[in-house]
Amino acid sequence: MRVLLIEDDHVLGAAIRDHIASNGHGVDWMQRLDDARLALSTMTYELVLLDLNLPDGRGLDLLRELRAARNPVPVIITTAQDQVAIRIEGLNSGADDYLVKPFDLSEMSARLAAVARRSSANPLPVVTIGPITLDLARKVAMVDGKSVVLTAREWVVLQRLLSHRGAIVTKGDIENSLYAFGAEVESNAVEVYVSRLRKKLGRDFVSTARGLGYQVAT
Amino acid sequence: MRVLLIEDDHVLGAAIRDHIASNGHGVDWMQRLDDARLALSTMTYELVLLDLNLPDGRGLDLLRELRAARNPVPVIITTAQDQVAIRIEGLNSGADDYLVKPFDLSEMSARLAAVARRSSANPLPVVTIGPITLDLARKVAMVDGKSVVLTAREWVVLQRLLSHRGAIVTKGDIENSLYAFGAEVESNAVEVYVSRLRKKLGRDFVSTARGLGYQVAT
DNA sequence: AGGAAGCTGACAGCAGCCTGAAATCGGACC
DNA sequence: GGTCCGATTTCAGGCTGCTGTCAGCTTCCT
Repeated sequence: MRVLLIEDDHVLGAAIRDHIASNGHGVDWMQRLDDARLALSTMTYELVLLDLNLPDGRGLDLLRELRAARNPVPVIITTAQDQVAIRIEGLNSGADDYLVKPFDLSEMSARLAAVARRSSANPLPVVTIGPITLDLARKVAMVDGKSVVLTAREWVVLQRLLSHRGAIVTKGDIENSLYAFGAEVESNAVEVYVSRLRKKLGRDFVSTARGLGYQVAT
Repeated sequence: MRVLLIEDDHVLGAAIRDHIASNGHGVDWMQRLDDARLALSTMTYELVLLDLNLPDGRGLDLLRELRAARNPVPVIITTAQDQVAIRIEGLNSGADDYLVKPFDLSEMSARLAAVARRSSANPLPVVTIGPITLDLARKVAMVDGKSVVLTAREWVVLQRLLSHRGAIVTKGDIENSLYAFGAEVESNAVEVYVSRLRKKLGRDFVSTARGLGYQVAT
């Protein structure tokens, strides 16, 4: 896997580069946004690790440019602890995940692997459960051959449940997927969405484990 | 996982407690250091979330006491935005991580999970005992290849028994896992749950050590 | 045998969940 | 900006089955 690292701090940058390289991946390390732009327009990367505090421009701009150009490369952003607002903005601008500085290098590796796996290795399969067919990539659902329209939030809940198919997923987990890093929701939103999914996909699609969470049968 | 939350702010405390609980963990919420001390000397926690701005003494003292007593329980401290010095002092005093107020609840969850994972190192294995398979993380149980549904409380008891597999676990221990500190139960609830587990998982799964407690064979 | 400890079926109560409906949000379009 | 409309979030009332309790029984030990 080839990773583009955009980080202006020399010490941290070198540490990250060495750590990723030691995991057997190729790393291009850019310290300025313009260099990164050039690299991105020349090469194809499977993952971008982007520091949002760069000296020569806002890293967010680069992210937005990528998404505006329909470049789907997975991007993980890094910010300082107290920059919650920037983090949220980053996720809304199309980042796939984030890391808060200072972070563990091993934790970073785990995130990298997770994001890469999520976006490339598994190209979101078509799932069939009884009479239900779900095309996660194309966001198309069918029940008994009839097309059913799901909303954005409903897909999020569904994806969370299916990514742990057979396991019991807690409401907190689902909530975290729904409201990644923005304002907290203080109501039974998850219950409502489960209810909607059941109405659309069938009552037995999701089972409730009282006090534990929800589960989609294997 | 059982978490001790030490936070004097009523609103924030309640919000944190509910959020952790919604992820399926047990939470004891103390608002004063003395209560927290008592709880820590009585129960075993897998994680402590400690506010450093408490009215009746410095939270740092509690942290130092814990480390002086060689208590390795992971501690995450929370401080206000501008208390950089205190934060550093906290980390030097043995804190595992810190959160800057105000923080996102979902971010807190992520930190909790990260710290807990880092310090436990064994991410809830799949246990096999004879014909029984228990997936603690996914909360899925099988007996002779057939799926068995366990309730929330039953998992708690099971987890307690398995975390000391081969050893004899006292009823008091199990009771402490089941019920929050202070909320005592006056009945044979533990016996009832052992009975229910036996009915679902098989009679010989748990053996009774009269006058001592219960035991799961190695 | 007698007593202490443990087991388990039954059941009321209530925490947790469901869901229809109302309020609010947010994007599209003029 | 203003208006519309569907999506999202909140709320409240109703329902369900988990939970704690107890009583009567069994098992173990002296």
